[in-house]
Amino acid sequence: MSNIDNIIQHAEQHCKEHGARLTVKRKQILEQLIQSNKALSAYELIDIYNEEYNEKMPAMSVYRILEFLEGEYLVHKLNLANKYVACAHISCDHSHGVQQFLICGNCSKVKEISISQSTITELTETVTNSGYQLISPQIEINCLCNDCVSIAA
Amino acid sequence: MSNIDNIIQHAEQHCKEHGARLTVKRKQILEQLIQSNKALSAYELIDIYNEEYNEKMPAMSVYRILEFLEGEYLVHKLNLANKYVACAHISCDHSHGVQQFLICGNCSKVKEISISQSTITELTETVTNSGYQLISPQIEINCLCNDCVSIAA
DNA sequence: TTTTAAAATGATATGTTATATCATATCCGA
DNA sequence: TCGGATATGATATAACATATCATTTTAAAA
Repeated sequence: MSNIDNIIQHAEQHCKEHGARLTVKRKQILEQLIQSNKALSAYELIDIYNEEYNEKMPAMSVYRILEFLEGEYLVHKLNLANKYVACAHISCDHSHGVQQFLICGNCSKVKEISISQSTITELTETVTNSGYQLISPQIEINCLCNDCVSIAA
Repeated sequence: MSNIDNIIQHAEQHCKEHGARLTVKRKQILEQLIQSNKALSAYELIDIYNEEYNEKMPAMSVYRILEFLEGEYLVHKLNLANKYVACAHISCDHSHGVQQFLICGNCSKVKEISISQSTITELTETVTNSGYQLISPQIEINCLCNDCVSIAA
């Protein structure tokens, strides 16, 4: 079984466990995101989907499907880039505490990283001391991946 | 002299020093941003401007003006919110090393904070070890300000 | 198995953010 | 005051996103 099939199977299992429906379209969109291996805008996703399945997916549908997938923690929205990326931890025990994303500003490759607990704690304290409350501690950082740095150099 | 006038004077001085032109429109837009005391979208800024000066500022002009002000470090673009905020340090010695912003998701109030050098260093190392390069270490965090938390509660 | 209500998707319109491009106006040094 | 550089205006359109109502599909009750 391919790695992608394996991930999809985990996603199906994950949804089944609490009665969420991973419908055909939702699965197809998730597959496209996993296969692309980078962050895609909703409209890029539509183009890829339409090309692959020779259809005309309405923008509204993709946004709804992305919203569903986000709710299931299978996809993350990257607000910095206005793009969407498959969760890197669908197949493993994913606890989804604090997420940090490095986004390549050139090729949209995304890495989901972990920042040490001490850093998170310090950040949270700084925020609290500044009179704010963290809502979602999702941190997104605009970077260049090493590949794109090499090409630019 | 009002505090705003004082800030504007610093901005003029700052531009003068390296031959940048803080024209009337640019100054007016900067003033509006400072007065509002929060992050505004380009179109919100246009509405406020048009109301104040009874004009019809084209969107294109505002975007160009914002681009100029960003280049002068007088305004920051908050990519998470697609909004623009006046730099909090126009009047002081502002070195503009690393910037961190807390953005209230409800009222758009923004606080420019400082994270300790050790945290920044650790973050930079984590990024480098992950195969990415930090471009601009501007960090933006979606929060709620305490005022909005109180109201919601 | 048929009915029915909920959930998902489609279709259409429109709102919001941003940029491309060419024309016109303003500024400032030669 | 001429002429090029800089700034702004006007118009069109791209890119991202949501509101709303219609239709289809699903799954469970009757």
